Amino acid sequence: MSAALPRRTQAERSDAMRQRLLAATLESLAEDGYAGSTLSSIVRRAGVSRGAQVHHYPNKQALMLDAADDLLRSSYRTLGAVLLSVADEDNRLEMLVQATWEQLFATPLYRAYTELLVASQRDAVLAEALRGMLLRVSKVFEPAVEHYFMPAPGTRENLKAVFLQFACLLGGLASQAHLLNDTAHVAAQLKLWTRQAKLVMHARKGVRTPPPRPVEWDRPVGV
Amino acid sequence: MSAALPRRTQAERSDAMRQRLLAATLESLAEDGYAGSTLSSIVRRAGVSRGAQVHHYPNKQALMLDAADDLLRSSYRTLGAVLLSVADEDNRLEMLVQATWEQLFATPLYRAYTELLVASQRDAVLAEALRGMLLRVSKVFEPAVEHYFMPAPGTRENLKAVFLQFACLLGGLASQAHLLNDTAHVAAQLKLWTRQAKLVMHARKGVRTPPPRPVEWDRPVGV
DNA sequence: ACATTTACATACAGTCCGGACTGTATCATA
DNA sequence: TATGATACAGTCCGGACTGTATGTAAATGT
Repeated sequence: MSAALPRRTQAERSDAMRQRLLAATLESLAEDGYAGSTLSSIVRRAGVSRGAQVHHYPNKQALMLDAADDLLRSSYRTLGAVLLSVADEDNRLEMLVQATWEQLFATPLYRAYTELLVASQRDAVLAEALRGMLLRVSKVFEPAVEHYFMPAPGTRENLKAVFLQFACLLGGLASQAHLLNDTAHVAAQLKLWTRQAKLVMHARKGVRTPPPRPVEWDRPVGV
Repeated sequence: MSAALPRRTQAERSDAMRQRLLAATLESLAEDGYAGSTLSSIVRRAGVSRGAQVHHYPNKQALMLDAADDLLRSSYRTLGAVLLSVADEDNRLEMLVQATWEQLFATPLYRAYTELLVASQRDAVLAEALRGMLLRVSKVFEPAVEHYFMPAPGTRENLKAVFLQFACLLGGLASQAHLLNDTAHVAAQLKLWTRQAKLVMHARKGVRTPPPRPVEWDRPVGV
């Protein structure tokens, strides 16, 4: 009720407001879809006024672009946590597969990403933004792959391609998961891919250090 | 202008009109997305009046459901043609992979499917319809798999699961293809999967007959 | 302390969508 | 050919959404 926080700097107010708007936007994307994520519904969900939104984001596209950036950045953090969590695991690949699915793809955040991805098919600006963000994610993920895994002896398979395959597989799986009434299919697919991947790659022994992590990621991007 | 076809039975008129509407709907889904596929735009694209649409489809959902049915039926026909085209090929798997990608997933029709799939996340009726249709497609595809391929000697991999993986992979690939400015990635992924699949399955020798094909498919579904 | 900028709030204008509603032409049938 | 059913055409209306314009409070700089 009363002014519990009477003194707040402008930057604090702006950041807090932007954060509420972005969180509400991603929630709305996951629940109501891209077209269903109307500005009115977003500000209602965020519990702020229409004017606040229009002050920070001049139009819908600007809000969506920032939400996409926030989404990718957040996903990157989750991915980093996942990668760290398998640092000294014995059955590293299984853990990585399972954790990636549970914490990255089988989440509302990925549903939001799907909405943005589909929308980007008709929004060149959004597509370009997603492209750049994915590029940055892969720039982090690929060294981590090399850090943790190596081609199986006698094989020359490209590990990055194998993990890109994994990403596509998980994406396709997540997109159709709501149609499968049997969740066992998903588990079976994860196991199947794990089995195949083990034919071409091995976990490096004794790796307990985290993979390289560029510090500039967590900085906001200038627009 | 003049009555070139002065005598048309009611059923003919209805079928022709419905066909124009469905074709326009699928085009619109692929080009403008689900939310962008407004009834006005669809009838404009089909070159028919608003009243014609409302006569045949009482509301938007009914039109979309019928369009989904038409889409799946059409995809089935394409799939059947693809399966036939690899009947007596030597490198059957490569051909199947390539043809499936080119004729099924890298098409506007699949983009339309993606739109319906995403929309079905928030439309239980549409989801149920898609579920049933996919079930019918798989009921045809799976015998074809068994008809053409067999597990590699010494392996006990589930071929249906491997092809389901293929479908998920292609789906994920198609969804993000517009973000990749390098089409070589797609080709590399197709080759990668082919290589992996060959580890667990072989093409049956001497199979020149087409796979079993249930006749009831091409019949319209009663609503 | 005061002017100025920033942050937020409210009201409004223009557009568009989906469904309903009414009217007209074509077909089926007896 | 008369009569009812079917196919199609055009229009209107309530609601919703986006962008804008204007007003107020809070924070900042001098």
